[in-house]
Amino acid sequence: MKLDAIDIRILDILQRDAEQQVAQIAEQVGLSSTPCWRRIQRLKEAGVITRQVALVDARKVNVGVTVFVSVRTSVHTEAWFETFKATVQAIPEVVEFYRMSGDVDYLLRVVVPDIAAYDKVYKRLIAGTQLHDVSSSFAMEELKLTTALPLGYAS
Amino acid sequence: MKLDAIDIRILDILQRDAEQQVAQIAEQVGLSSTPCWRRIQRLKEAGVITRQVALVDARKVNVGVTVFVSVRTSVHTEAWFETFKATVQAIPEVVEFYRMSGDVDYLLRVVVPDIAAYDKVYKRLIAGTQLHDVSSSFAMEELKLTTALPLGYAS
DNA sequence: TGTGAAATGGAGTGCCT
DNA sequence: AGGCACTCCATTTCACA
Repeated sequence: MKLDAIDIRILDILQRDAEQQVAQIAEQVGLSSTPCWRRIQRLKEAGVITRQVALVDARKVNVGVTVFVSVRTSVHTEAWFETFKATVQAIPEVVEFYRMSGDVDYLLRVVVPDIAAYDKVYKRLIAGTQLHDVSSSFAMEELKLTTALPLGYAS
Repeated sequence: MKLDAIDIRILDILQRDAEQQVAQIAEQVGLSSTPCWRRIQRLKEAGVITRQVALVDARKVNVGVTVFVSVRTSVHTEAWFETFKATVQAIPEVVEFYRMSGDVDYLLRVVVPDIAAYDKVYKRLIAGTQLHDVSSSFAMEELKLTTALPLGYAS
């Protein structure tokens, strides 16, 4: 889908605050409500906007601790991968999960209340499949965490 | 703030899809619209729900490449940290930024269109402050990425 | 594509239980 | 705390440029 400058401005507004009403957004981008509304619909239909969610304060729901888990494996079969993928995706504490290039095979971001809770997740992780090496790093401070993507490359 | 089982169910619904109307959520949690609406307001006022945002498809805005950047530093002064923090936070391609325990001092998640674009971000990063070691790992596949926090620890 | 007005339907309010 | 009835206003639709 082709995105013009106004679409990008609309996206930028919505990915920071989706509660604003259409008329307010329209004003900011110099449009009246209807065309602005049509553009938003178009962005949703095209899948540029995938969905709209409420962001929850991690500490207020008692998951203030973030752990990054690096996983190395020795097995490299398709069947192993499918099992591992399903195991990890089913763990709600895992909020990010990537297959990586380089010396680490997989990287996970896990959120938990404390180290004891992390240990349970860790055990669930290694119980599912055979892993060669698992290394955990704890985040001491969250300096930036945003769902707003940079829009400067869009076209 | 104390969260009961109904609050948690409401949070769980909203952090997956905030576009549902109050009446629909109310039905799912076995309440009528008004008390459900009041609970949602209370969750917002208490800061449990921080905000509501539109999620954008990274590939559709041309930032389909994710890079994790591990930073080690030799300088450990407060002034250095403040400069570094401000430099990194100002880079829109950096969507996550943590101070870590262990051998890596900082971890960044960066989203860019391609490796060439990453190189520019990398240069911007090292131009800002003195860094001892910067190591980049590319994500080959995004297996899970969610803004929905696990709600099993909330109370 | 954009504008303006009209209709629709959900959010927000007050009051009662 | 929850439910019901009502008001109000933003969203959505429609006719037109």
